[in-house]
Amino acid sequence: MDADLCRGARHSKEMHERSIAAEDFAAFAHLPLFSTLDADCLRKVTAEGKIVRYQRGDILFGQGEEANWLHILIDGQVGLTGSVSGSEETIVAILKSGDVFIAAAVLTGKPYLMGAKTLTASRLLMLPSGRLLSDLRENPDFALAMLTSLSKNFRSLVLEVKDLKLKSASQRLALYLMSLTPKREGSTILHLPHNKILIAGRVGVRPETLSRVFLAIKKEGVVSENQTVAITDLKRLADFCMEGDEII
Amino acid sequence: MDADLCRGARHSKEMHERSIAAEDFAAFAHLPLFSTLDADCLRKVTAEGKIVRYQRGDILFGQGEEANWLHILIDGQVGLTGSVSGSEETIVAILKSGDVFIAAAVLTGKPYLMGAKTLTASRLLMLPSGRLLSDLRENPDFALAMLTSLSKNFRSLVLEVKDLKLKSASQRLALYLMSLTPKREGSTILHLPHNKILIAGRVGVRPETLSRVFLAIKKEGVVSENQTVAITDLKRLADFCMEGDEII
DNA sequence: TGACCGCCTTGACCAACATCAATTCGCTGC
DNA sequence: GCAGCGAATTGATGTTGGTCAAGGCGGTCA
Repeated sequence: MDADLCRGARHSKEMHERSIAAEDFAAFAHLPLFSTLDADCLRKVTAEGKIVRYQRGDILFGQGEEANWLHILIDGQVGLTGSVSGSEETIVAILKSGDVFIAAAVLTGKPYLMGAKTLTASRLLMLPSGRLLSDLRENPDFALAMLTSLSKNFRSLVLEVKDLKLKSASQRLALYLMSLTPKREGSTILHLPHNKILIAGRVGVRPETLSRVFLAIKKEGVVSENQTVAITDLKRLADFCMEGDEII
Repeated sequence: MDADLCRGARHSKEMHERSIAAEDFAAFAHLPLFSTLDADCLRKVTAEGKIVRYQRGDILFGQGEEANWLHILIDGQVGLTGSVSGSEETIVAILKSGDVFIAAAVLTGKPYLMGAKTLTASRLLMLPSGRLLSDLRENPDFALAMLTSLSKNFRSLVLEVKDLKLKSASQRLALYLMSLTPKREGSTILHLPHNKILIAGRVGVRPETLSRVFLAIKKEGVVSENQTVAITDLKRLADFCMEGDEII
Protein backbone atom coordinates (compact mmCIF):
# COMPACT_ATOMS: atom_id res chain seq x y z
CA MET A 1 0.00 0.00 0.00
CA ASP A 2 2.65 2.46 0.92
CA ALA A 3 6.04 1.96 -0.59
CA ASP A 4 7.48 4.79 1.40
CA LEU A 5 6.63 3.10 4.65
CA CYS A 6 7.64 -0.39 3.61
CA ARG A 7 11.22 0.43 2.90
CA GLY A 8 13.44 2.29 5.31
CA ALA A 9 16.83 1.53 6.67
CA ARG A 10 16.94 -0.17 10.01
CA HIS A 11 19.70 1.22 12.23
CA SER A 12 20.98 3.64 9.63
CA LYS A 13 24.47 4.93 10.07
CA GLU A 14 23.17 8.36 10.93
CA MET A 15 21.01 7.13 13.79
CA HIS A 16 22.44 8.59 16.94
CA GLU A 17 21.67 7.64 20.50
CA ARG A 18 23.01 8.80 23.86
CA SER A 19 21.98 9.22 27.47
CA ILE A 20 20.38 12.37 28.76
CA ALA A 21 22.46 15.46 29.46
CA ALA A 22 21.47 18.51 31.49
CA GLU A 23 20.76 20.59 28.42
CA ASP A 24 18.31 18.00 27.12
CA PHE A 25 15.71 18.69 29.76
CA ALA A 26 14.72 21.93 28.10
CA ALA A 27 13.80 19.92 25.01
CA PHE A 28 11.13 17.82 26.67
CA ALA A 29 10.29 19.36 30.05
CA HIS A 30 7.51 21.40 28.47
CA LEU A 31 5.87 18.47 26.67
CA PRO A 32 2.38 17.59 27.93
CA LEU A 33 3.54 14.36 29.55
CA PHE A 34 6.10 16.17 31.69
CA SER A 35 4.83 19.71 32.13
CA THR A 36 2.96 18.85 35.34
CA LEU A 37 6.00 17.25 36.98
CA ASP A 38 8.42 19.07 39.25
CA ALA A 39 12.11 19.07 38.30
CA ASP A 40 13.00 16.40 40.83
CA CYS A 41 10.33 14.01 39.62
CA LEU A 42 11.24 14.64 36.00
CA ARG A 43 14.87 13.84 36.69
CA LYS A 44 13.99 10.59 38.43
CA VAL A 45 11.60 9.44 35.75
CA THR A 46 14.01 10.07 32.89
CA ALA A 47 17.12 8.87 34.76
CA GLU A 48 17.65 5.84 32.54
CA GLY A 49 16.13 7.29 29.42
CA LYS A 50 17.98 8.03 26.24
CA ILE A 51 17.77 10.55 23.45
CA VAL A 52 17.72 9.09 19.96
CA ARG A 53 17.93 10.86 16.63
CA TYR A 54 16.68 9.25 13.47
CA GLN A 55 16.87 10.16 9.84
CA ARG A 56 13.84 10.39 7.63
CA GLY A 57 12.63 6.92 6.71
CA ASP A 58 14.20 5.03 9.58
CA ILE A 59 12.18 2.23 11.11
CA LEU A 60 11.84 2.60 14.89
CA PHE A 61 10.35 -0.81 15.43
CA GLY A 62 8.23 -3.37 13.64
CA GLN A 63 4.81 -4.73 14.41
CA GLY A 64 5.04 -7.78 16.66
CA GLU A 65 8.31 -6.87 18.34
CA GLU A 66 8.69 -6.78 22.09
CA ALA A 67 7.87 -3.42 23.67
CA ASN A 68 10.97 -2.44 25.61
CA TRP A 69 10.91 1.34 25.43
CA LEU A 70 8.26 3.97 25.91
CA HIS A 71 8.62 6.46 23.04
CA ILE A 72 8.09 10.20 23.28
CA LEU A 73 8.50 12.23 20.10
CA ILE A 74 10.42 15.42 20.85
CA ASP A 75 10.53 16.75 17.32
CA GLY A 76 9.91 15.43 13.85
CA GLN A 77 7.12 13.23 12.53
CA VAL A 78 6.50 9.53 13.03
CA GLY A 79 3.96 7.29 11.33
CA LEU A 80 2.34 4.30 13.00
CA THR A 81 1.36 1.52 10.62
CA GLY A 82 -0.65 -1.61 11.11
CA SER A 83 -0.55 -4.64 8.86
CA VAL A 84 -2.52 -7.84 8.82
CA SER A 85 -1.11 -10.03 6.11
CA GLY A 86 2.45 -8.87 5.71
CA SER A 87 1.92 -6.81 2.60
CA GLU A 88 -1.32 -5.03 3.40
CA GLU A 89 -0.53 -2.01 5.49
CA THR A 90 -2.45 0.95 6.81
CA ILE A 91 -1.59 4.10 8.66
CA VAL A 92 -3.16 4.20 12.07
CA ALA A 93 -1.77 7.57 13.14
CA ILE A 94 0.67 10.29 12.21
CA LEU A 95 2.40 11.63 15.30
CA LYS A 96 3.70 15.07 16.03
CA SER A 97 5.99 16.67 18.56
CA GLY A 98 5.05 15.81 22.13
CA ASP A 99 3.10 12.67 21.33
CA VAL A 100 3.67 9.60 23.48
CA PHE A 101 3.29 6.34 21.68
CA ILE A 102 2.99 2.62 22.24
CA ALA A 103 2.33 3.25 25.93
CA ALA A 104 -0.35 0.55 25.84
CA ALA A 105 2.08 -2.09 24.58
CA VAL A 106 4.70 -1.18 27.18
CA LEU A 107 2.20 -1.15 30.04
CA THR A 108 0.61 -4.47 29.16
CA GLY A 109 3.95 -6.08 28.32
CA LYS A 110 2.61 -7.29 24.99
CA PRO A 111 4.17 -6.98 21.54
CA TYR A 112 3.56 -3.91 19.41
CA LEU A 113 0.33 -3.92 17.42
CA MET A 114 1.81 -1.39 15.05
CA GLY A 115 5.11 -0.55 13.47
CA ALA A 116 6.69 2.91 13.55
CA LYS A 117 8.76 4.79 11.00
CA THR A 118 10.00 8.35 10.85
CA LEU A 119 8.47 10.56 8.17
CA THR A 120 11.03 13.30 8.75
CA ALA A 121 14.27 13.45 10.70
CA SER A 122 13.18 13.05 14.30
CA ARG A 123 14.41 13.20 17.86
CA LEU A 124 12.89 10.92 20.47
CA LEU A 125 13.09 10.43 24.19
CA MET A 126 12.91 6.76 25.13
CA LEU A 127 12.24 5.42 28.61
CA PRO A 128 13.04 1.78 29.40
CA SER A 129 9.95 -0.32 30.13
CA GLY A 130 11.78 -2.10 32.95
CA ARG A 131 11.52 0.67 35.47
CA LEU A 132 8.44 2.36 34.06
CA LEU A 133 5.95 0.55 36.29
CA SER A 134 7.85 1.37 39.48
CA ASP A 135 8.35 4.97 38.36
CA LEU A 136 4.64 5.29 37.78
CA ARG A 137 3.93 3.83 41.20
CA GLU A 138 6.31 6.18 42.97
CA ASN A 139 5.37 9.33 41.09
CA PRO A 140 1.61 9.83 41.16
CA ASP A 141 1.88 12.95 39.04
CA PHE A 142 3.64 10.96 36.38
CA ALA A 143 1.00 8.24 36.52
CA LEU A 144 -1.73 10.84 36.12
CA ALA A 145 0.08 12.44 33.19
CA MET A 146 0.33 9.03 31.55
CA LEU A 147 -3.37 8.43 32.14
CA THR A 148 -4.20 11.78 30.57
CA SER A 149 -1.97 11.13 27.60
CA LEU A 150 -3.37 7.67 27.04
CA SER A 151 -6.91 8.99 27.41
CA LYS A 152 -6.39 11.58 24.72
CA ASN A 153 -4.95 9.01 22.36
CA PHE A 154 -7.87 6.75 23.17
CA ARG A 155 -10.38 9.42 22.27
CA SER A 156 -8.64 10.13 18.97
CA LEU A 157 -8.91 6.47 18.14
CA VAL A 158 -12.61 6.38 19.02
CA LEU A 159 -13.16 9.27 16.63
CA GLU A 160 -11.25 7.37 13.97
CA VAL A 161 -13.39 4.27 14.38
CA LYS A 162 -16.55 6.34 14.13
CA ASP A 163 -15.31 8.19 11.06
CA LEU A 164 -14.25 4.98 9.34
CA LYS A 165 -17.62 3.38 9.93
CA LEU A 166 -19.87 6.33 9.27
CA LYS A 167 -18.17 8.77 6.92
CA SER A 168 -17.33 8.83 3.25
CA ALA A 169 -13.84 9.22 1.83
CA SER A 170 -14.56 12.85 0.91
CA GLN A 171 -15.68 13.62 4.44
CA ARG A 172 -12.60 11.95 5.90
CA LEU A 173 -10.34 13.97 3.61
CA ALA A 174 -12.16 17.15 4.64
CA LEU A 175 -11.65 16.21 8.30
CA TYR A 176 -7.98 15.60 7.66
CA LEU A 177 -7.59 18.99 5.97
CA MET A 178 -9.41 20.69 8.84
CA SER A 179 -7.01 19.04 11.27
CA LEU A 180 -4.16 20.92 9.57
CA THR A 181 -5.41 24.32 10.61
CA PRO A 182 -6.77 25.69 13.89
CA LYS A 183 -9.06 28.09 12.01
CA ARG A 184 -12.75 27.22 11.84
CA GLU A 185 -14.14 30.00 9.66
CA GLY A 186 -13.11 32.18 6.79
CA SER A 187 -10.64 30.90 4.25
CA THR A 188 -7.12 29.55 4.46
CA ILE A 189 -4.26 28.24 2.42
CA LEU A 190 -2.34 25.28 3.72
CA HIS A 191 0.62 23.18 2.78
CA LEU A 192 0.25 19.42 2.82
CA PRO A 193 2.80 18.08 5.32
CA HIS A 194 3.19 14.68 3.63
CA ASN A 195 3.12 13.23 0.16
CA LYS A 196 -0.22 12.08 -1.14
CA ILE A 197 0.47 8.38 -0.80
CA LEU A 198 0.89 8.93 2.92
CA ILE A 199 -2.18 11.11 3.16
CA ALA A 200 -4.17 8.47 1.30
CA GLY A 201 -3.13 5.93 3.93
CA ARG A 202 -4.06 8.28 6.71
CA VAL A 203 -7.48 9.01 5.19
CA GLY A 204 -8.03 5.33 4.54
CA VAL A 205 -8.20 5.20 0.74
CA ARG A 206 -5.93 4.28 -2.16
CA PRO A 207 -3.83 7.01 -3.78
CA GLU A 208 -5.93 6.84 -6.96
CA THR A 209 -9.06 7.41 -4.95
CA LEU A 210 -7.47 10.32 -3.13
CA SER A 211 -6.87 12.03 -6.48
CA ARG A 212 -10.52 11.65 -7.38
CA VAL A 213 -11.67 12.77 -3.96
CA PHE A 214 -9.61 15.94 -4.28
CA LEU A 215 -11.51 16.61 -7.50
CA ALA A 216 -14.82 15.81 -5.83
CA ILE A 217 -14.44 18.28 -2.97
CA LYS A 218 -13.73 21.16 -5.30
CA LYS A 219 -17.43 21.76 -5.12
CA GLU A 220 -17.06 22.23 -1.35
CA GLY A 221 -14.58 25.03 -1.97
CA VAL A 222 -11.29 23.11 -1.79
CA VAL A 223 -8.78 23.95 -4.51
CA SER A 224 -5.59 21.93 -4.61
CA GLU A 225 -2.44 22.17 -6.63
CA ASN A 226 0.50 19.94 -5.85
CA GLN A 227 1.23 20.29 -2.14
CA THR A 228 -0.83 23.44 -1.68
CA VAL A 229 -4.50 23.46 -0.78
CA ALA A 230 -6.78 26.48 -0.59
CA ILE A 231 -10.01 26.27 1.39
CA THR A 232 -12.41 29.05 0.50
CA ASP A 233 -14.90 28.59 3.32
CA LEU A 234 -13.91 26.62 6.40
CA LYS A 235 -17.36 26.80 7.96
CA ARG A 236 -18.87 25.26 4.85
CA LEU A 237 -16.27 22.51 4.83
CA ALA A 238 -16.95 21.83 8.50
CA ASP A 239 -20.66 21.47 7.74
CA PHE A 240 -19.80 19.09 4.95
CA CYS A 241 -17.77 16.70 7.07
CA MET A 242 -19.41 17.06 10.46
CA GLU A 243 -23.04 16.99 9.28
CA GLY A 244 -24.38 19.03 12.13
CA ASP A 245 -23.76 17.75 15.60
CA GLU A 246 -20.15 16.79 15.98
CA ILE A 247 -18.29 16.63 19.24
CA ILE A 248 -14.61 17.42 19.11
CA MET B 1 -29.13 1.45 11.94
CA ASP B 2 -30.16 -0.31 15.07
CA ALA B 3 -33.67 0.15 16.26
CA ASP B 4 -32.96 -1.70 19.43
CA LEU B 5 -30.30 0.75 20.44
CA CYS B 6 -32.14 3.89 19.39
CA ARG B 7 -35.10 3.39 21.67
CA GLY B 8 -34.75 2.59 25.33
CA ALA B 9 -36.37 4.12 28.35
CA ARG B 10 -34.34 6.71 30.17
CA HIS B 11 -34.59 6.36 33.93
CA SER B 12 -37.03 3.48 33.79
CA LYS B 13 -39.05 2.80 36.89
CA GLU B 14 -37.11 -0.37 37.50
CA MET B 15 -33.74 1.35 37.57
CA HIS B 16 -32.39 1.03 41.05
CA GLU B 17 -29.52 2.85 42.60
CA ARG B 18 -27.99 2.87 46.05
CA SER B 19 -24.72 3.38 47.86
CA ILE B 20 -22.32 0.55 48.51
CA ALA B 21 -22.95 -1.93 51.31
CA ALA B 22 -20.49 -4.36 52.85
CA GLU B 23 -21.87 -7.31 50.91
CA ASP B 24 -21.31 -5.50 47.61
CA PHE B 25 -17.54 -5.71 47.76
CA ALA B 26 -17.61 -9.38 46.91
CA ALA B 27 -19.33 -8.47 43.65
CA PHE B 28 -16.53 -6.32 42.31
CA ALA B 29 -13.40 -6.91 44.41
CA HIS B 30 -12.28 -9.65 42.02
CA LEU B 31 -12.70 -7.56 38.85
CA PRO B 32 -9.43 -6.77 37.03
CA LEU B 33 -9.53 -3.09 37.98
CA PHE B 34 -9.67 -3.91 41.70
CA SER B 35 -8.03 -7.28 42.13
CA THR B 36 -4.58 -5.77 42.72
CA LEU B 37 -5.81 -3.41 45.44
CA ASP B 38 -5.76 -4.21 49.14
CA ALA B 39 -9.03 -4.04 51.07
CA ASP B 40 -8.25 -0.68 52.60
CA CYS B 41 -7.45 0.93 49.27
CA LEU B 42 -10.53 -0.60 47.68
CA ARG B 43 -12.75 0.82 50.41
CA LYS B 44 -11.31 4.29 50.01
CA VAL B 45 -11.59 4.32 46.26
CA THR B 46 -15.20 3.19 46.23
CA ALA B 47 -16.27 5.23 49.26
CA GLU B 48 -18.54 7.54 47.29
CA GLY B 49 -19.45 5.07 44.58
CA LYS B 50 -22.87 3.67 43.96
CA ILE B 51 -24.36 0.46 42.69
CA VAL B 52 -26.90 0.84 39.94
CA ARG B 53 -29.14 -1.76 38.37
CA TYR B 54 -30.61 -1.29 34.95
CA GLN B 55 -33.15 -3.17 32.92
CA ARG B 56 -32.48 -4.39 29.44
CA GLY B 57 -32.67 -1.51 26.98
CA ASP B 58 -32.05 1.31 29.44
CA ILE B 59 -29.89 4.17 28.25
CA LEU B 60 -27.00 4.86 30.63
CA PHE B 61 -25.94 8.09 28.97
CA GLY B 62 -25.99 9.76 25.59
CA GLN B 63 -23.16 10.87 23.39
CA GLY B 64 -22.15 14.43 24.16
CA GLU B 65 -23.22 14.44 27.79
CA GLU B 66 -20.89 15.47 30.56
CA ALA B 67 -18.81 12.63 31.98
CA ASN B 68 -19.59 12.62 35.70
CA TRP B 69 -19.18 8.96 36.61
CA LEU B 70 -16.66 6.30 35.85
CA HIS B 71 -18.59 3.15 34.92
CA ILE B 72 -17.60 -0.39 35.78
CA LEU B 73 -19.84 -3.19 34.53
CA ILE B 74 -20.31 -5.78 37.28
CA ASP B 75 -22.67 -8.04 35.39
CA GLY B 76 -24.77 -7.88 32.29
CA GLN B 77 -23.98 -6.49 28.86
CA VAL B 78 -23.64 -2.91 27.68
CA GLY B 79 -23.26 -1.57 24.15
CA LEU B 80 -21.33 1.57 23.30
CA THR B 81 -22.60 3.42 20.24
CA GLY B 82 -21.20 6.33 18.30
CA SER B 83 -23.18 8.60 16.01
CA VAL B 84 -22.18 11.44 13.74
CA SER B 85 -25.32 12.92 12.27
CA GLY B 86 -27.98 12.11 14.82
CA SER B 87 -29.51 9.19 12.95
CA GLU B 88 -26.43 7.32 11.75
CA GLU B 89 -25.23 5.10 14.54
CA THR B 90 -22.59 2.46 14.91
CA ILE B 91 -21.55 0.07 17.63
CA VAL B 92 -18.06 0.75 18.86
CA ALA B 93 -17.91 -1.98 21.48
CA ILE B 94 -19.95 -4.57 23.32
CA LEU B 95 -18.89 -4.75 26.95
CA LYS B 96 -18.89 -7.65 29.34
CA SER B 97 -18.59 -8.16 33.05
CA GLY B 98 -15.55 -6.42 34.52
CA ASP B 99 -15.10 -3.90 31.75
CA VAL B 100 -14.39 -0.31 32.70
CA PHE B 101 -15.75 2.23 30.30
CA ILE B 102 -15.59 5.91 29.40
CA ALA B 103 -12.50 6.27 31.57
CA ALA B 104 -10.97 8.50 28.89
CA ALA B 105 -13.89 10.94 28.97
CA VAL B 106 -13.85 11.11 32.77
CA LEU B 107 -10.09 11.61 32.94
CA THR B 108 -9.96 14.33 30.31
CA GLY B 109 -13.10 16.03 31.62
CA LYS B 110 -14.59 16.06 28.13
CA PRO B 111 -18.06 14.97 27.01
CA TYR B 112 -18.74 11.36 26.06
CA LEU B 113 -17.81 10.44 22.50
CA MET B 114 -20.20 7.50 22.68
CA GLY B 115 -23.56 6.64 24.16
CA ALA B 116 -24.21 3.56 26.27
CA LYS B 117 -27.20 1.28 26.54
CA THR B 118 -27.77 -1.99 28.33
CA LEU B 119 -28.26 -5.05 26.14
CA THR B 120 -29.36 -7.18 29.08
CA ALA B 121 -30.31 -6.40 32.65
CA SER B 122 -27.10 -5.10 34.19
CA ARG B 123 -25.49 -4.06 37.41
CA LEU B 124 -22.89 -1.32 37.46
CA LEU B 125 -20.50 0.24 39.92
CA MET B 126 -20.18 3.95 39.36
CA LEU B 127 -17.47 6.17 40.83
CA PRO B 128 -17.92 9.96 40.86
CA SER B 129 -15.47 11.79 38.60
CA GLY B 130 -15.06 14.53 41.21
CA ARG B 131 -12.78 12.56 43.47
CA LEU B 132 -11.35 10.19 40.91
CA LEU B 133 -8.25 12.25 40.16
CA SER B 134 -7.32 12.62 43.81
CA ASP B 135 -8.02 8.93 44.45
CA LEU B 136 -5.71 8.03 41.60
CA ARG B 137 -3.02 10.32 42.95
CA GLU B 138 -3.24 8.90 46.45
CA ASN B 139 -3.46 5.23 45.45
CA PRO B 140 -0.68 4.33 43.06
CA ASP B 141 -1.97 0.79 42.73
CA PHE B 142 -5.31 2.11 41.61
CA ALA B 143 -3.65 4.42 39.08
CA LEU B 144 -1.67 1.51 37.70
CA ALA B 145 -4.78 -0.64 37.48
CA MET B 146 -6.51 2.15 35.57
CA LEU B 147 -3.53 2.45 33.23
CA THR B 148 -3.63 -1.27 32.59
CA SER B 149 -7.35 -1.26 31.97
CA LEU B 150 -7.15 1.71 29.63
CA SER B 151 -4.21 0.16 27.81
CA LYS B 152 -6.14 -3.02 27.14
CA ASN B 153 -9.10 -1.09 25.81
CA PHE B 154 -6.73 0.95 23.68
CA ARG B 155 -5.25 -2.13 22.11
CA SER B 156 -8.69 -3.55 21.32
CA LEU B 157 -9.50 -0.32 19.55
CA VAL B 158 -6.26 -0.43 17.56
CA LEU B 159 -7.19 -3.90 16.39
CA GLU B 160 -10.63 -2.65 15.43
CA VAL B 161 -9.17 0.19 13.35
CA LYS B 162 -6.85 -2.21 11.55
CA ASP B 163 -9.64 -4.67 10.89
CA LEU B 164 -11.96 -1.99 9.58
CA LYS B 165 -9.35 -0.67 7.21
CA LEU B 166 -7.87 -3.93 6.02
CA LYS B 167 -10.42 -6.71 6.31
CA SER B 168 -13.58 -7.69 4.50
CA ALA B 169 -16.97 -8.10 6.11
CA SER B 170 -16.63 -11.90 5.98
CA GLN B 171 -13.28 -11.75 7.74
CA ARG B 172 -14.66 -9.44 10.40
CA LEU B 173 -17.58 -11.76 11.01
CA ALA B 174 -15.17 -14.70 11.27
CA LEU B 175 -13.10 -12.73 13.79
CA TYR B 176 -16.22 -11.96 15.78
CA LEU B 177 -17.22 -15.62 15.82
CA MET B 178 -13.72 -16.62 16.92
CA SER B 179 -13.96 -14.12 19.77
CA LEU B 180 -16.90 -16.12 21.13
CA THR B 181 -14.84 -19.20 21.86
CA PRO B 182 -11.43 -19.72 23.45
CA LYS B 183 -10.80 -22.76 21.23
CA ARG B 184 -8.42 -22.36 18.32
CA GLU B 185 -8.57 -25.73 16.66
CA GLY B 186 -11.01 -28.56 16.06
CA SER B 187 -14.70 -27.78 15.77
CA THR B 188 -17.21 -26.10 18.00
CA ILE B 189 -20.82 -25.12 18.31
CA LEU B 190 -21.66 -21.74 19.71
CA HIS B 191 -24.68 -19.71 20.59
CA LEU B 192 -24.88 -16.12 19.37
CA PRO B 193 -25.13 -13.89 22.44
CA HIS B 194 -27.04 -11.10 20.68
CA ASN B 195 -29.60 -10.73 17.96
CA LYS B 196 -28.30 -10.33 14.44
CA ILE B 197 -29.09 -6.65 14.14
CA LEU B 198 -26.71 -6.02 17.02
CA ILE B 199 -24.06 -8.35 15.64
CA ALA B 200 -24.30 -6.57 12.29
CA GLY B 201 -23.54 -3.29 14.04
CA ARG B 202 -20.65 -4.85 15.89
CA VAL B 203 -19.19 -6.32 12.70
CA GLY B 204 -19.71 -3.05 10.89
CA VAL B 205 -22.26 -4.01 8.23
CA ARG B 206 -25.99 -3.73 7.63
CA PRO B 207 -28.26 -6.58 8.78
CA GLU B 208 -29.00 -7.52 5.15
CA THR B 209 -25.30 -7.81 4.47
CA LEU B 210 -24.79 -9.91 7.57
CA SER B 211 -27.30 -12.43 6.22
CA ARG B 212 -25.38 -12.69 2.98
CA VAL B 213 -22.05 -12.89 4.77
CA PHE B 214 -23.31 -15.81 6.83
CA LEU B 215 -24.11 -17.53 3.53
CA ALA B 216 -20.70 -16.64 2.13
CA ILE B 217 -18.67 -18.13 4.95
CA LYS B 218 -20.43 -21.48 4.65
CA LYS B 219 -17.57 -22.37 2.34
CA GLU B 220 -15.18 -21.71 5.24
CA GLY B 221 -16.99 -24.31 7.31
CA VAL B 222 -19.43 -22.12 9.21
CA VAL B 223 -22.98 -23.44 9.37
CA SER B 224 -25.55 -21.24 11.02
CA GLU B 225 -29.16 -21.76 11.94
CA ASN B 226 -31.00 -19.12 13.93
CA GLN B 227 -28.92 -18.32 17.00
CA THR B 228 -26.71 -21.38 16.68
CA VAL B 229 -23.48 -21.51 14.73
CA ALA B 230 -21.35 -24.55 14.06
CA ILE B 231 -17.72 -24.11 13.07
CA THR B 232 -16.30 -27.27 11.53
CA ASP B 233 -12.63 -26.26 11.53
CA LEU B 234 -11.46 -23.42 13.74
CA LYS B 235 -7.92 -23.49 12.41
CA ARG B 236 -9.19 -23.06 8.88
CA LEU B 237 -11.42 -20.17 9.93
CA ALA B 238 -8.48 -18.56 11.72
CA ASP B 239 -6.45 -18.81 8.53
CA PHE B 240 -9.30 -17.25 6.63
CA CYS B 241 -9.57 -14.16 8.81
CA MET B 242 -5.99 -13.73 10.01
CA GLU B 243 -4.24 -14.40 6.70
CA GLY B 244 -1.08 -15.65 8.29
CA ASP B 245 0.71 -13.43 10.71
CA GLU B 246 -1.71 -12.03 13.21
CA ILE B 247 -0.85 -10.78 16.64
CA ILE B 248 -3.47 -11.17 19.31
C1' DT C 1 -57.55 -18.11 16.02
C1' DG C 2 -56.04 -14.27 13.75
C1' DA C 3 -53.89 -9.71 13.64
C1' DC C 4 -49.82 -7.59 14.50
C1' DC C 5 -44.96 -6.87 15.07
C1' DG C 6 -40.12 -7.35 15.06
C1' DC C 7 -36.47 -10.25 13.27
C1' DC C 8 -34.46 -12.17 9.52
C1' DT C 9 -33.85 -13.30 4.82
C1' DT C 10 -33.90 -12.69 -0.23
C1' DG C 11 -33.85 -10.30 -4.64
C1' DA C 12 -32.94 -6.39 -7.65
C1' DC C 13 -30.45 -2.48 -8.04
C1' DC C 14 -27.01 1.15 -6.98
C1' DA C 15 -23.01 3.86 -5.08
C1' DA C 16 -18.51 3.91 -3.37
C1' DC C 17 -14.28 2.57 -3.65
C1' DA C 18 -10.60 -0.71 -5.36
C1' DT C 19 -7.99 -2.51 -9.10
C1' DC C 20 -5.49 -2.57 -13.34
C1' DA C 21 -3.33 -0.14 -16.88
C1' DA C 22 -1.52 3.77 -19.23
C1' DT C 23 0.32 8.33 -19.18
C1' DT C 24 2.38 12.64 -17.54
C1' DC C 25 5.30 15.29 -14.60
C1' DG C 26 9.22 16.47 -11.99
C1' DC C 27 13.43 15.05 -10.08
C1' DT C 28 18.06 12.77 -9.94
C1' DG C 29 22.16 10.91 -11.64
C1' DC C 30 25.03 10.08 -15.48
C1' DG D 1 20.49 16.27 -22.52
C1' DC D 2 18.44 12.23 -21.39
C1' DA D 3 17.53 7.78 -19.14
C1' DG D 4 15.36 6.21 -15.21
C1' DC D 5 12.42 6.48 -11.35
C1' DG D 6 8.66 7.42 -8.31
C1' DA D 7 4.63 10.50 -7.55
C1' DA D 8 0.44 11.71 -9.27
C1' DT D 9 -3.34 11.60 -12.33
C1' DT D 10 -6.81 9.59 -15.45
C1' DG D 11 -9.63 6.05 -17.67
C1' DA D 12 -11.90 1.55 -17.83
C1' DT D 13 -13.66 -2.00 -15.26
C1' DG D 14 -14.57 -5.00 -11.09
C1' DT D 15 -15.99 -5.89 -6.35
C1' DT D 16 -17.96 -4.93 -2.05
C1' DG D 17 -21.34 -3.66 0.54
C1' DG D 18 -25.47 -0.44 0.97
C1' DT D 19 -30.37 0.62 -0.27
C1' DC D 20 -35.00 -0.37 -1.22
C1' DA D 21 -38.71 -3.42 -1.35
C1' DA D 22 -41.08 -7.70 -0.46
C1' DG D 23 -42.09 -11.73 2.06
C1' DG D 24 -41.57 -15.58 5.54
C1' DC D 25 -41.23 -16.92 10.28
C1' DG D 26 -41.99 -16.95 15.05
C1' DG D 27 -43.49 -14.61 18.78
C1' DT D 28 -47.42 -12.08 21.57
C1' DC D 29 -51.80 -10.41 22.62
C1' DA D 30 -56.64 -9.74 22.19
